[in-house]
Amino acid sequence: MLNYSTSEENYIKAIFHLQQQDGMVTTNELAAELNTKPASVTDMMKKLKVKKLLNYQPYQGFRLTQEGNKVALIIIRRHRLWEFFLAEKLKFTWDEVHEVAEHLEHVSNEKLINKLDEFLGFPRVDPHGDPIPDANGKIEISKKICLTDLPLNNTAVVSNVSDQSSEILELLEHKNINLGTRLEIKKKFEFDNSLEVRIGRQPAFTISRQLAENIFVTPSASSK
Amino acid sequence: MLNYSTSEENYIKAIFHLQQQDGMVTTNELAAELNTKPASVTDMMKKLKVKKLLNYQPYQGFRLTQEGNKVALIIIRRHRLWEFFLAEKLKFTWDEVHEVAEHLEHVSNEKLINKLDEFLGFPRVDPHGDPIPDANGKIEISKKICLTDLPLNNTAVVSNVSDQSSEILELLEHKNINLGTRLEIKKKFEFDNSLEVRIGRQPAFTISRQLAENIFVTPSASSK
DNA sequence: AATTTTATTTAGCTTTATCTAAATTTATTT
DNA sequence: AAATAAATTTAGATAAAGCTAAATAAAATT
Repeated sequence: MLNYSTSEENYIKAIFHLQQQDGMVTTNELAAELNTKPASVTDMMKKLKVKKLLNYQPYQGFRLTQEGNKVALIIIRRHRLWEFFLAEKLKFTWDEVHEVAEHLEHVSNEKLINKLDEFLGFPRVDPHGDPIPDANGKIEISKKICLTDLPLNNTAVVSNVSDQSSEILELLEHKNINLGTRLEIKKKFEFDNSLEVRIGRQPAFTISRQLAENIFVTPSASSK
Repeated sequence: MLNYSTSEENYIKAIFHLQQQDGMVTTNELAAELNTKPASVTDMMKKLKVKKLLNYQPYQGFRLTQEGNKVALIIIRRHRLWEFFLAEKLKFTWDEVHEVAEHLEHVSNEKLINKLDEFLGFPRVDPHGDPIPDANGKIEISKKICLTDLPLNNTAVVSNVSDQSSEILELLEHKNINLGTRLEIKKKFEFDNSLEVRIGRQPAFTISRQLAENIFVTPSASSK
């Protein structure tokens, strides 16, 4: 049924991610994202248009069709389920899972993915806190905000970390911040935009602006 | 380190299997095995020779070099570990695992495979009873014989089934024969070469020549 | 030993996914 | 509104992996 080449799948996924932010995606943008040349992008855009995955008029940028979005969500589902498997079952660290999942995601077998999903207990989010689409491609969108935008004294749960380097992982582990950690901001310092953060009843500590910008949280329902 | 295309890997694996029986592998043989044309085989043989995976002189047939064998065993290791995973963890049936593993085996990441091995508890054989090479490519060779060659009244353990169709699986399940089942032959019928088989103390039953030819067993150490 | 058959290889073409360099369109400045 | 700059597309090449048809080598027969 669903049968696209690895290359096509990578383009589809990249367009999906870029259009979340920009709406319309441009040739140069996509070329940069995929470490390829604009000419190669144009070629592929023609192919994907023929396959009706893409709305594309020359020089006008592009975005996925309904069908294209569906395909993208299936690929993202595969990717995130494998990431979860690698972290949870094979004990890969957070920063290692992405690269391996980049390869596993292209194994296209619906039964495999659905059985994997079941085996893993139908997880809702991957190890980075990104939501995993279900078998129908439905994805939970939780209202996440950047930690820098969380109002003082409102608790929130860490739901996502955008940077995926081992450096940030090391720092977060040291500060004992994980996905699911509930925290609140006690003070914001104007001088360097660092934040005074508290987890539960533990003593508060400081984190840099740089780190805070990479942490996304879901504010608690009872925001006063 | 190890980085071959999916196509190259499929050729290497096929040559490895064919040379187990024939010693020297021929162009037509390999073409038939891979559902491809002899001309395509010749092309690939030249490539693999340049990469020093193959001993090959035009018109003389070919076999893998030391290095080629090593690569083949790594691919077979991946394949059989994934098969084990699919059967054991995802509850795929016996006849379904091969096809899916054909794709997963090409994801080349040493750490992934070694962690998978560990997660699975370092299994020695795949769901068909074929031995799984260890991380160094070492493979256990047990002296297997065809059930038709097992002497009367000697017990043996079912270690391999060569056919992998769902039809044979259905039949074996019905007769309650699995990998690891210990059985013995009580009688051989000349007329149709059917066999009277007994499992433990249960009443004996008959299996056809056709079925027996696809069952391989390891004779028990204490063969009198 | 010559001929026929079979197996293998070579030559040339196709498709997919790249690329570079040139051409063209759109956007930005003056 | 030209002119320049930037973005995009087209044209033409390349490499991988396959194919068909023709050529050649090896094996089998007469």
